[in-house]
Amino acid sequence: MQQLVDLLSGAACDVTPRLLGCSLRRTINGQTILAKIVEVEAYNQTDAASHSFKGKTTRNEVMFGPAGHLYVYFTYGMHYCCNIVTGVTGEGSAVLIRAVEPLNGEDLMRSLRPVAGVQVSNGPAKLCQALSVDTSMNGHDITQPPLELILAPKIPEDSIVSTPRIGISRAKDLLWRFYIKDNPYVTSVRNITK
DNA sequence: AGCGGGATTTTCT
DNA sequence: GAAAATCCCGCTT
Repeated sequence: MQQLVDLLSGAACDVTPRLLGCSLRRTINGQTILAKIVEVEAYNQTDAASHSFKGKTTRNEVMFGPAGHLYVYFTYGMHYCCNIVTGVTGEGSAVLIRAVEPLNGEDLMRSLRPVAGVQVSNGPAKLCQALSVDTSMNGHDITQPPLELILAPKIPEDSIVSTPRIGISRAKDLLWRFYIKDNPYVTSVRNITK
């Protein structure tokens, strides 16, 4: 597990693509969900689009803590988004998990978020609903149940795509959104119900 | 298939 | 009091 913390302690823009292909293991009432991370975005303190840009507040204080913890925030009046804190203590950086692919426990995910096809988990607020993540998980240590990050071997460079981030108005020139090429669960503008 | 607007509440100015 | 790291629905093309 120290390996995991070492990895996450690097700069957000370096750590972020390494999380692609890793998995989240969520345990709910003795049932387990395993979901592969397929899309992520990097945020750090020198970034005008980041919650941590203007310094520490009660909302974002977890971002300034040690790597390997969860930063969950509520937005748009109805949505939760889930981040993994990176970098060293005091730095204020994190990785936003934007999309995951169900590997195990897909039935449970669909009972938490009853929709068809890829829409169970192809967006940051969607996967939070499908994994039952809310602000009560804010600050959770992701080396411990009921939500753990499982490390995976580095995936090939040529299957990683980088683009500008989504849903922000500042620092649009940074290519800090990364996703796994051709994965169906990656965020799309509009989804086909199939 | 694409665009536009409403929902709804926490947080910060 | 305004904006927000979003999603969903309905109308138009």
